[in-house]
Amino acid sequence: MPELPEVETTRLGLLPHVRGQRIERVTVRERRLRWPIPANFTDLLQGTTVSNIIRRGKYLLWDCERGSSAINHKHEGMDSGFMLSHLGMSGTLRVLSSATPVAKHDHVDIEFANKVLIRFNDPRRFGAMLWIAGRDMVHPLLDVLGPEPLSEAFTAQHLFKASRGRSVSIKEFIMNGHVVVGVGNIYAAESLFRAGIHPQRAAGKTSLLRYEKLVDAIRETLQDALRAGGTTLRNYVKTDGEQGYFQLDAAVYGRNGDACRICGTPIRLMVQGQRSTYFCPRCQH
DNA sequence: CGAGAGTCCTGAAGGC
DNA sequence: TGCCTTCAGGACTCTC
Repeated sequence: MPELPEVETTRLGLLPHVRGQRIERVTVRERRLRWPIPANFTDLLQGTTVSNIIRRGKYLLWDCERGSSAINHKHEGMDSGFMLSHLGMSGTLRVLSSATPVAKHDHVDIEFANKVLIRFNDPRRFGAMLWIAGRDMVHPLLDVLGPEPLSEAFTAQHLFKASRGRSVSIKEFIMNGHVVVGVGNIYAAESLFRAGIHPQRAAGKTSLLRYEKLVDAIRETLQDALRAGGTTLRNYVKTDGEQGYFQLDAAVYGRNGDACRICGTPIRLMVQGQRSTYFCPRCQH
């Protein structure tokens, strides 16, 4: 269940192994992900050099450059572009060595000139691997995204203005990627608790002052998780991606019936927008 | 346009 | 022990 901190940690774990490396071979065993992997995906990627990996929300954008000399005739006419990957619910991208045996749900392999193997495993297949042609990173999935929560563009003013006239609950509002990216179910609940805001409060009737608290809370919550994720980076090559949420010490998530750490009131569970929400009925208004 | 439900998928967990 | 049902969850896509 990767959210922004997990995706960013994945990016940082991958980067030193693939940056500046040429893709020698791509193997697709299962194309049926969130959307089908394009038929020419293998040809598009092979022979390119990954110059960087950029994160946008929970998407990773692999900058794949193709030299103009067109040494490989098979790929003549093909251009540079970005490989877009998303981990979905259950996806992992691991750094392995070439000969690692294939396991269940190992859908895609990307092998580099330095013998590094990046392997995408995704049991639930909610993840994605797509291609964005050209140098401009223009894609319908990216064009609609809200600001990065850790950027200066993410402000209380932005949330306040975007929420006017909206009747959705504040929790569903901040989980909407068009409003702000990277805030999933767990971090939404944790952030609202930290800000003292009831998850059912109407987004459109939430004051600027509350949004100021919420912006701070989201930043702090994500940064705490990123810090915890940093500790898993050291042995990233060995990790199987199952380390979960960095042993995040959740204040409310998954703690239904347990005592609130602030006031002792039992944490409550409810369903909002087909998602479970945990909150403290006394601390959050 | 916004709100709300539906959809994809597998593995884990719960009931009997 | 084992089968069956339910649920979880990101985020697009559909319907109204």
